[in-house]
Amino acid sequence: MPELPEVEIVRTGLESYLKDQVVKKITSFRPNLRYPLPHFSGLTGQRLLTIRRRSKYLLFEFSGKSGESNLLVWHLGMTGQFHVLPHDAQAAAHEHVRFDFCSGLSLRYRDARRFGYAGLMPLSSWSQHPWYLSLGVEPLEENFSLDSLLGSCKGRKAPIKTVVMDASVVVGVGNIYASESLFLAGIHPKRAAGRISKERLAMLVVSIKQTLLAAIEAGGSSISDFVQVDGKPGYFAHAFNVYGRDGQLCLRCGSIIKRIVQAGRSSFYCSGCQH
DNA sequence: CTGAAGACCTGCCTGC
DNA sequence: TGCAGGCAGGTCTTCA
Repeated sequence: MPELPEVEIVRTGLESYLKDQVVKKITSFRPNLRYPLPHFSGLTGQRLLTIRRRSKYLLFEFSGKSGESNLLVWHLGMTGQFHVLPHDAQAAAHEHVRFDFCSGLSLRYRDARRFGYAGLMPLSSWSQHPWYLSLGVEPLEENFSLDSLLGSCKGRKAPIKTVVMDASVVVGVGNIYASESLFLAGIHPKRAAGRISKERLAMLVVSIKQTLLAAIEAGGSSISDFVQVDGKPGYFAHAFNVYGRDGQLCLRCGSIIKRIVQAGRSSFYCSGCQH
């Protein structure tokens, strides 16, 4: 479901409803998602201080007990959703965890495919955690730049699409926004990363930042099951130039949009604009 | 080391 | 109508 813009939309939505709320009870309805779920009982009585984001991880910081905050780290996988509802709202299909807050609000986690996962740790452990250590730069920060991308592409024969989706290079760029960014930069998804000029890589850096920011502005992309925490859809899908448009005409040059498979994922590109 | 392919899961859409 | 096959926003493991 979610790439960086969708996770960011979820983060701001959750924070607006749940910041400073105190946990009454957390219940999990199964022992695991992708990995075993942590034991949530220690969070009872703690206050939710902030919700941050790193890559596609949501980071819930709770007040803790003995001075140090607890960090709940949550990845939505492909189909994970958080919804804020009243306590007495009925559980939907595939609801796996519920957080009841003292205010009467209830945070529900639903995930049909169960590719999502979560971990609970002292705040200070996060920066040593394997999930954290494997992450590359944030695309919307200044350290994602021509220099950083140039360094990651140098000598690599892998197609640029898979390099851009590699979270150890730059985080948060998933299958949709990789295709959309490459379209804006005019680069063919199969082009070997190490054989793209500096000028064109500079375009790509700008395109990635623009694409992600525009998607956040639009409230994320709703293809089939992304919804915001209040159940409203995102609208960026209406602005796709290539994703899901194979067989249709390019809005810029009129050529046919094509679909190919790379590393097991669909890539969409304009046969006229991208080379 | 690199890159490709398979695996994890369920639901939905298409075509026969 | 029913059913098989393909496809889906992510990431980890395995294999060549």
